[in-house]
Amino acid sequence: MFADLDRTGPLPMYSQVAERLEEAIRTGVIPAGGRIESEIAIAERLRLSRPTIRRAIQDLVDKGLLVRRRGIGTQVVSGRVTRAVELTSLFDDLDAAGARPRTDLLLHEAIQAADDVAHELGLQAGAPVLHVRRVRYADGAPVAVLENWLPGDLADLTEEALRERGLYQLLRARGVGIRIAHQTIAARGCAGDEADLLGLPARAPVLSVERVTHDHTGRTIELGRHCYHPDRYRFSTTLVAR
Amino acid sequence: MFADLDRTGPLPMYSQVAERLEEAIRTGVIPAGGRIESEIAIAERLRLSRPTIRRAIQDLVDKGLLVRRRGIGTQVVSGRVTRAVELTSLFDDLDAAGARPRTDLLLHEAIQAADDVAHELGLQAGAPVLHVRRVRYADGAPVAVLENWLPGDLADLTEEALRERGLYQLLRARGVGIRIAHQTIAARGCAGDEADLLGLPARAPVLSVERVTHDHTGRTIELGRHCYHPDRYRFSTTLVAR
DNA sequence: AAGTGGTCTAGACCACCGA
DNA sequence: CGGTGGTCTAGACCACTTC
Repeated sequence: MFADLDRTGPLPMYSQVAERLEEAIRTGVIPAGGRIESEIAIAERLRLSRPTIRRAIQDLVDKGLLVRRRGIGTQVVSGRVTRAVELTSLFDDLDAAGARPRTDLLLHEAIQAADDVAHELGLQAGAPVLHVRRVRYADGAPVAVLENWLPGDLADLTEEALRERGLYQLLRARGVGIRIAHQTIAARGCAGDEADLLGLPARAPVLSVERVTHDHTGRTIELGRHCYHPDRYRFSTTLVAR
Repeated sequence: MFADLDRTGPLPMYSQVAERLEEAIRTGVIPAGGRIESEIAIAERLRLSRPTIRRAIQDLVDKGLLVRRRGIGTQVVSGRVTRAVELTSLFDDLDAAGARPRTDLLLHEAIQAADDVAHELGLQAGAPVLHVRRVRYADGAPVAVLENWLPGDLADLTEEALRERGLYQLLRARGVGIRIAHQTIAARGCAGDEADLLGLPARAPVLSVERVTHDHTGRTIELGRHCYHPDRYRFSTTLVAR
């Protein structure tokens, strides 16, 4: 199970150990409800220190795959194991699922930020921002209407680029990595042209998300107000009490 | 800022340090975008070890309050700081917000689990389960329709108890602590009597959540299928890339 | 009593950044 | 170059559970 650990490469040992453990859990080598070895036993076997093994195990606890009890040991959570939500983009998710994402660009304008947008982005009202509105399709069917605002200094994203790639991909290529997202998820009825764009009846329910993202410096990168087709998108999370 | 650390009490030092730091961030003592001291400096000042301080800081990074960069330092995330989602119950949340929660019990029956319910709970089809259906009010206004299934050995929750307290409170009093929740959030139109119960027009949009929870042993405790009034409930999360 | 995880220490070396 | 965070070590003591 712990064969082929690379002790000199760039990948930290704790991350390699966590990877192997997760693999063993997902493939059923360690069954649901089963106990893993104690951290001391693993540490000795792999000739690694206990804190290193602890870190690997703790990462999987945070992912909701393991539970630990003092005096007892560490067990695999029973029930089917779901993959935890990562901070990924819709475009990449669809792409990875083989769903052939496509984007219609409805709007691409440099404007002055309205009060609410400026507030969310941490700018002065009236500051220059880029406003884009897109429809995202998967396998030809509309999945979401995506409306975004970005600070003026990120406003050089071209219309062509936005038609071909996801927003986060473009930002990443510019050296802007998304690190933190605060989002609020709600339900509401379609408004304006949303029903038409998503192929839904008027006032049909949609999943609505407002998201503010920050990069690795803590700077606000983007405000997104999105609505999703109720049958083609849902949101999964794993919550773990610490 | 770090006055009154209790060095002998039951509360771990890293948690006390994290608490003080979070307080300083939320009250603006350390402003958005501002840098905190290096972990070594804090460790020396508090006469604690570096790993202890690291753990405190890392907890706040995981909460989305701080960002760290090698060679630079640790900064407060800019923009308004939102409170991260905890694994809490609706009842407790409403109570804490001073919203005077109230519960109507619509259904309380011991039944045999249907296939889908049994599967989610990790039981055999036909196994005995407790099925409850409730309407939760805040300040007299309906917020959610809550439908839950629990394994048979947790089925001794009385109707009276369920009218007076939240489900998680009752489970906790029985020594069952919720530790992990997997949930899926979606939007849909009201079905059946939901519109009536929530005071909404027929087929109005609702936020729909399916949640499976596990206790500290990894055992499946509860399946919940809930729908929420779209104007009275929304869902906030913070995602942090690691 | 023995074994588990929870906390904490006092170092070490490294990669990365800015001056 | 010095300072920062990222990783890792080899111990220690404790609380809790099971036997």
